[in-house]
Amino acid sequence: MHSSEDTRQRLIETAGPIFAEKGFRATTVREISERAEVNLASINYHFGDKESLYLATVHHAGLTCQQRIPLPEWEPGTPPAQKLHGFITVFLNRVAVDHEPVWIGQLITRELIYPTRACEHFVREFARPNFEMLDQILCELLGPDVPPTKRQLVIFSIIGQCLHYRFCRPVIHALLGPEEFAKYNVELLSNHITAFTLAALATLRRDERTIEVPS
Amino acid sequence: MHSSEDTRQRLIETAGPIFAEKGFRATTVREISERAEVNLASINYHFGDKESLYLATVHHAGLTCQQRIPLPEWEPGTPPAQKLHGFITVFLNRVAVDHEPVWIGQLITRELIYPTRACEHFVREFARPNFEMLDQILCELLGPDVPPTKRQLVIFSIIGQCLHYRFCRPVIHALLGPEEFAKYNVELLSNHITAFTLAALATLRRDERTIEVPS
DNA sequence: GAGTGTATCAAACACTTGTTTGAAGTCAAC
DNA sequence: GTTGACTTCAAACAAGTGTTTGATACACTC
Repeated sequence: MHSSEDTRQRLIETAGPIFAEKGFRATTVREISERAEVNLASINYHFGDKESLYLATVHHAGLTCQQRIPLPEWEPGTPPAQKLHGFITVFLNRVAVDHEPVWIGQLITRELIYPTRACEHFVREFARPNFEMLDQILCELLGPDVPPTKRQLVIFSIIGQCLHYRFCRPVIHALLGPEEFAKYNVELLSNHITAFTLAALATLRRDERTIEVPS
Repeated sequence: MHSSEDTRQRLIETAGPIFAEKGFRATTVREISERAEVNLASINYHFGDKESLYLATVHHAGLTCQQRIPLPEWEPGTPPAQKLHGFITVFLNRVAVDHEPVWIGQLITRELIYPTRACEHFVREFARPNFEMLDQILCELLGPDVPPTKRQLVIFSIIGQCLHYRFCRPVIHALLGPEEFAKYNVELLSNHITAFTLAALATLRRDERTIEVPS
């Protein structure tokens, strides 16, 4: 007889990759219990039902993600451009590229696109902190005069660029071919997205000023 | 007795929204046949099996999308910045926002993220033409000296910004609240993404030149 | 060592799934 | 009117689904 916690943990870590690959619906409790080498009834015994196991798995994914790749903390006085680069690198590592364990990023993005009942918890614990950290960085970059609506659009432009390499990974692979695709590591993408964004902000900030203080 | 083509068409148009909302696996042939008001066996009779109906639905979605919102054609001499704005507007209308009929964009993006056997056809007929049109516009915008790898990254930055409003729609809604979210129409998004991209390209082009022709 | 709470196990259960079947209906051609 | 090809229909089928059950095995307490 094993401890209850052992079996729970083994079920979660076995179910994670399967849920991430196939989604909740297409995953069967039989496959999970066989791969975890536990009895079929264990899932219901320890979690109640399949959905509760799924929610526990998503929760575990979020926690593990934040532990393994924490949001950076900066010394006071760190230039905001450097902060932006740090944030984008962390974000790409977290969800956009295949960081070990692979399934965590996959499961999180699955929840992003087709939210289940885990959604509220997810926005609160995951999306919102990222959103606000980016907003803070943009405040420093753009100054206080830029309206919040504009900052929001810029935030989504940044996140959108990062997530694209997760969502459309199969299509990108098909478009570029395997050898070109292999070059796309975190560093390359992070440098590009940071440079692209900073370049855009530089021009936007200049335009913003010319609008506010016309010639 | 109805004509064979009538029933086929009705099945496709009924199945489309359901597949788009729930995905292939979670959609049942019983729901489709009931909503289409045809007999349960009709799906197998007319399409062979459920998967063939799905493939036909995806195919129909792609065709409808290209017919209703065709890629723009421009007079010779049209400034590339204007082309870029036109392209982004079309792309947002096609997949990113809820253009009627809603399910077409949803189904297409579903296929983008979790490609099924319809994927190859999809890249060839849909993704590749968009990719090459954007590449052409960027050639005009950036000049011939910018390496293809750089153009690819810019393309993905543009597409990523657009698709984000489709993929992360629920999260964006949760982050902003309904009243702020309601402001996000195609025009606003298209203007922002175009301005953001052109601003970035302006700076990148300048840097590219300074690197190539140092002081 | 009997008793107790807990975890595991094989088997069965109730239900849903996609698919098949054979009869019945429908329309056009002859 | 009969034939024949095509379509629809209700019913059944076989396989797979999540869940429940009652028995069994284990570790610990008294």
